[in-house]
This record gives sequence, C-alpha cells and structure tokens, in this order.
Amino acid sequence: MEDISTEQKIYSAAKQIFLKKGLQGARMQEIADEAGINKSLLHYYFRTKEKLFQEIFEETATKLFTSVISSLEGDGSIEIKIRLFVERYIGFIQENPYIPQFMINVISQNPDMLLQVFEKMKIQPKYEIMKQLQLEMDKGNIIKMRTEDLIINMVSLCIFPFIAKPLIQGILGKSDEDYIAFMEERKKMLPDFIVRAIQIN
Amino acid sequence: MEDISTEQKIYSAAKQIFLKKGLQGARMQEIADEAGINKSLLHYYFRTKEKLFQEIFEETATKLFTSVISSLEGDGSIEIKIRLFVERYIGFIQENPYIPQFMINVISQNPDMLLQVFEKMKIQPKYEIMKQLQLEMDKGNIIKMRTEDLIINMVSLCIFPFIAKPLIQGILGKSDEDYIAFMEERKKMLPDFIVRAIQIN
DNA sequence: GTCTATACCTCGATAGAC
DNA sequence: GTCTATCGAGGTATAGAC
Repeated sequence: MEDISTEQKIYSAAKQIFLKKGLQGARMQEIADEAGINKSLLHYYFRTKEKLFQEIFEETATKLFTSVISSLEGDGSIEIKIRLFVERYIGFIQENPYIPQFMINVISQNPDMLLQVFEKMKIQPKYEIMKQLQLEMDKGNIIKMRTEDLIINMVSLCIFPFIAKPLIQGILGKSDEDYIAFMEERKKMLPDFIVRAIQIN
Repeated sequence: MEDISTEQKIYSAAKQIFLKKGLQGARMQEIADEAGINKSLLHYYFRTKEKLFQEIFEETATKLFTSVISSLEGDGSIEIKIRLFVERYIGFIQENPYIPQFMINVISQNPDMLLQVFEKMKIQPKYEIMKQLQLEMDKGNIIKMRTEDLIINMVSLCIFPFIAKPLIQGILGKSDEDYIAFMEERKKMLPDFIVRAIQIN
C-alpha cells in the first residue's frame, strides 16, 4: 500500500509547494512536512533546493508544451481545431490551476531554466498548425494575419483570465462559484469570438 | 539640485527593486544600495519591508486602475474606443514593462493587498463603457455577448504577450529587437481583430 | 536624520549517530 | 536511508552614538 518511494513522496510534495509558492516562496521545511519526512532527506535525495526545483520545472514544462502542441496537430478544419483547442486548454488549466502562475513566475525570475527546457525539447518555430493556418489564408478562407499572432491571441484569451482571477473577481464582485460558472460560459463564447475574428465577412 | 528627500529616494529605489523582484525576491540591502543610503534608514522611514511594499503597491495599483478605467470613458464610437484602448494600453506597458508581472505576482501571493486597494478605490462593477457596449448590443450594432467578457478579452490580448515574452521569444526564436517590432505590429493588428470579432456579419 | 554595530531569526545545508 | 543536532550565511530589525 504505502510503497511509494521516499523520493517520489518528496517529489510530489515539492511539486505541490513549488507550484503554489514558486522557488523563492517555498520553504524546504514546508516541503518536508508535506512529504511527512525529515528536512535533511530532501538534501539526501536532491542535494539542493535549486536542483529539486529544476527537476520539477523541467518535467512540468515539458509535459505542458508537449500537450499544448499536440492538441493543435492532426486532421480537422481550422474551426474545429480552434474549438477543440480552447476547450482542452481551458479544461487543462481548470484541472491544474497553479500551472499558469508557476510558469509565469519562472519566466520572469529564472528565464534561463526555460531556455534549457527549450534546448532539450528542440522546440521548432514552425508547427503543423501554422502551415495549415497559412494555407487557409492563402486560399482566402480566413483573414490574412501573422499565424503567430493568431496562436498567441488564442492562448492569451484562454490563460489570462485564470492568472488574473482575483483581480477580475474583485472588480466584478464575483464569488468563487460565480467565477467557475463564468469560466464555463467563456469556454463556449471564446471559440465563436475567435472564429468571427478570422472569418472573411 | 539634489533636493530629493531621503524618503523619496528610498521610495523610488524600492519601487524599482520590488517591481522587478517582488516582495519575496527583493532584499532590503539591495534597496538601500539602489537609494545610496544606509539599510537602517529604510526602517526609520518605513518601519518594515511589508509596509514599504504595501505603500508602493497601493500607489502603483491605484494609478494603474485609474488610468485604465478612464481610458474607456468619455465620448466616441465603440470602434474608436477599442483602437484607443489597445494603443494606450500597450503603450503604457511598453513604458512600464515590469508592471504586469508585478501585479500578477501580488495577485497570486498577496491577494489581500489587492482587496484592500479595491476597498479604498471603491471599484464599481458597472462602468460607462459597459453601459455603452450594452447599448450597442441592444441596438444590434455589435454582436451580443457579456460586456465583461469583451473587456477581459481586450485586456488579455494586450497584456499576455508581455508577460509571456521570454516564452514566446523562445518558441518563435526572436531576438529582443525582433520582439519590439513584433509588438508594434500587434498594436495595429489587435484592434482589427477585436472589431471583426464583435461585428455583425 | 544618518550612521555603525549588532541582536535575533529564518533558512538551506551538513555532520554524524543509528 | 533516516534521524537529531547544529552550523553558517544572509535576512530583517533595533540600539545607540553622532
């Protein structure tokens, strides 16, 4: 039953804490408590706080990018892909609410960690989806614009409302339940919004 | 010439450091160095690190909200307002590149500070712009949607690419100069994108 | 008001017994 | 492998001379 290795226990405890508090905000003691073990064991398995964080960040970022990129590949019309993308993307964040803030935090405080992940993943700037979008633009089926801009717009519209949740809640005066309902509605609204923006007439 | 009060020197030095590093990341020594004064003077003028941070956050947040809200008030068609909003908003962030990350950081780590600012500002959920949008929707001039969603979409599209700058740069392989040019293009592209998304037909 | 010196604490990391 | 004890760096905050 309790056959999870100590290393695994530490890893998932650390992940939980780091996701919420970031590298600077997290305390080794907190992680040890969460894992139900002694503080010095953290160093036995992962030498330093930085190394522990780095492992977690790399794994999380790699999974995230892989999943996001793959959701845009494959068959299907642009419109269907957009609807699928928004749905999956928002769904993913709803299930992993701390990931956006976590990524943003690393991006601004430890950008080199991100660069390392890029190198390991050999991220390519030209994906299937971009070629497909370009094709539709050339054929005159959708508005001509930079494909990067369109992708960025889609991601912005999905992620930002989660990052800014407390801000939006404060301004609009919404409770937590209100906000959940609010985001569910957004899931339906967003694809229409995006599709209209790229439609010819 | 050098007639800036010590308090002012501390304040602007602290602002600079806090904006970049956040409450947790900033060091009092760093702030003192930046201000060219002794560490203990920080405590003489502002008692604690938290109090110093709070003053800076409150002032920054209040200015930001006031400016954003006011940019949407007044006369003018919806389309003109949207164009103006995007231009001003992106311009503002270009001049204050650390503000988005700073706000996001506080939002996630010290949400109560944000709530305090809301209380002091007595932020109202119904602004002029929302009424105007609602009116245009009722008249059938633009697509019917929640006015909050439209505002959030606009803000998302403006801010997010700045927050995610290193990420986008990494994926698209853009240098810093490339990115500046990229954002300039976005300033032109965004209003068209938004206007198309809310147009009837 | 401004400085030096220092108290006091938190935290990451290590030594060493078991 | 796991624990206790402790070190040492670095942080905020204060006391006290000038």
